[in-house]
Amino acid sequence: MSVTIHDVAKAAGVSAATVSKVLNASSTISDETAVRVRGVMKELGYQPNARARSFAMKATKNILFLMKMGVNAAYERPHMFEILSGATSALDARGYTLTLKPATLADAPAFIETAATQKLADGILLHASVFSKKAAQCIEKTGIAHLVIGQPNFPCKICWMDTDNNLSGSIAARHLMERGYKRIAMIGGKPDDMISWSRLHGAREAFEEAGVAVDAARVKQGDSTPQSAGRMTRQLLKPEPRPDAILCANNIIALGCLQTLRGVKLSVPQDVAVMTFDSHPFASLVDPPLTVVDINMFDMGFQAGRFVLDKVRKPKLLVQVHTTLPELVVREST
Amino acid sequence: MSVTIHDVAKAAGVSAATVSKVLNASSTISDETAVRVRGVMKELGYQPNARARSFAMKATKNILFLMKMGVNAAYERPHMFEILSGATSALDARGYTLTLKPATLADAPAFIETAATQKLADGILLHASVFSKKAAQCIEKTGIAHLVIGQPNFPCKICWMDTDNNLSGSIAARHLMERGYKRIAMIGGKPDDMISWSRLHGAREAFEEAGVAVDAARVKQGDSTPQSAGRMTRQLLKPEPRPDAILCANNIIALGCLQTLRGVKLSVPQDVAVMTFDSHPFASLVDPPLTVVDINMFDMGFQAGRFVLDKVRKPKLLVQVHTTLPELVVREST
DNA sequence: CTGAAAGCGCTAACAT
DNA sequence: ATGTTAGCGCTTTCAG
Repeated sequence: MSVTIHDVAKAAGVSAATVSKVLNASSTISDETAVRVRGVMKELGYQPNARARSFAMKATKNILFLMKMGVNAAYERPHMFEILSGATSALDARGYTLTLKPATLADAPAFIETAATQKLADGILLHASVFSKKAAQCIEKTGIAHLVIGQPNFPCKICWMDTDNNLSGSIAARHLMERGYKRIAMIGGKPDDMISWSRLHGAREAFEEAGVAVDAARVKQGDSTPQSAGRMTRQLLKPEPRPDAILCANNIIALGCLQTLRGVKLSVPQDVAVMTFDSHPFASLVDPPLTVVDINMFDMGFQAGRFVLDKVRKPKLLVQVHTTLPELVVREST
Repeated sequence: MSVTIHDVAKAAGVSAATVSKVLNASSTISDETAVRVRGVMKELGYQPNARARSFAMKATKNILFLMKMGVNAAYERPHMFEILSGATSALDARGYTLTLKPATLADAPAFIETAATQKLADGILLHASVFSKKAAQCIEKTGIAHLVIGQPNFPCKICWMDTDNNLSGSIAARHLMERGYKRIAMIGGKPDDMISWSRLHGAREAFEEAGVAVDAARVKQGDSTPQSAGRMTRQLLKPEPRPDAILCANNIIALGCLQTLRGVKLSVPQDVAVMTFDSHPFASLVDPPLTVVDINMFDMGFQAGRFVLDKVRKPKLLVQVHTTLPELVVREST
């Protein structure tokens, strides 16, 4: 059996309550005994039993992270894991742990409920991809401390945070205008890809505000594969005059675009500039390295970690913010 | 206050002990009362308090996962996260949770000790990159159920699992020979990159066994950046006759190689074949898509999850295995 | 087959 | 400033 609080108490000639108090840095303990007790703890190699503590205190010092997880998730959605890293770091720094729970849109609500009633964690962090109206109801009903990472696509009283994709788009637009590009084209992802949509929407607004017209015929939507991006690029190139800059909604689209451009012997950025969003997986590795508007996903996760902790301290807090500013990274494609 | 075991007991007209027994599917309970009690549990919406349970049972149903985590980790080491996904899935399927702990080579031993004495988890999973002799000592001393993911670079009695990189290399070699390539070149990573080393070593052995000589002048070592891979490629191309196949130790090297080949107007695979390992981040997206020997990292993680659970059941088990067979994926670069 | 009783190791009033 | 006393909610002998 390992050494308990009573062993320490006995060895130090005090009561268990006293030991508990020095453990929790209570102010009502004399320096003298505190030092002595701490000495005995060292000597005996005493380590408080985390399970007993969390039971007695009704606090786990643990946060649950709900996200989709499956084969290839780390390759296809590295951002999610970067966010996870950030959140874990933030929690770790404040003495909290993070436990992972694979979830889907369908089973997340049930799990939120379980987490709350079984008191598995002091709070939950969940990615927007597993968040639904039902999940929102569970959160409200149980009153569990929470934060959704990614803006919900319906209005609610739930706490969330997200980066501002509209802003990212406008930053991209401004850069393109500064460089003097006039005939702007865009390639987006699927219609229901909100991120893609917001980025291009933000860009279009910025262009319009500045009086630079974006020809609707130069705005294409594919399905975020290199193949489809290649097709869109070829369509974009046909009518004269061809665009002098193509803004791609994400890395994969940009890759297909770049390959097609190379295939028709157009050089980047001399003949056509290419710009996109995010630094990963390969914006910096392709040839030429791509100019992007990047988001620090680790930082987003880190902030998410701090926000849930704020929520566990102040349950009434309502956080709905755009955070983690996008950042322009100029490389060689513009 | 939420509903406890006593509320259920009272409502069902039995003792708390009985409720506990139906909860744990004890065989000494009559079907009749079991059904009745379960009915009451449903009715009252009873959910056992996980904290109280783990305290009473001295078991957390939780496994700790120690790994390096920092900015860009998800982008630079996606494999680790894919393994994490697999492990989480395996544990989740068996009713265990996975808690993440950011660690370094230096602080891992201390944390292993804490985890064991504070009983934070029933077992630990740790990535080889945070495993050291000191960590091995802590594990042996505390006797905690564990599994190291990745073969330690020193002999020890610790449990580990890994994929067989030598075997991967030999599979690559066999494919290249089958395709009839004769003048084989190789580009490896840094000298201390064991994975790179094993892959190329395994390939070389397979070539030698088959009587295909690999000219030492055609084996280069860089530092796993596209730039260095580019330089190596140019060196490889200079002496006549030039190689007809280049085996790259990883994706990044292959990318640099490919870009350089394109730069000097050599076409792949007509002029030179290129082959590498792993499907990610971009082996399938570049032009031409690369033939690779791939490893299913999710599966590795999944197996790792099962192994630790085996260890928590049978602490004396010694697992040291090469698992998760490499798989040849032929695409267009060979 | 069921229940009473005794903890698991720690914290938190409340006395002193 | 310290100790006493009661639990936290569940499991687990051990009787009956």
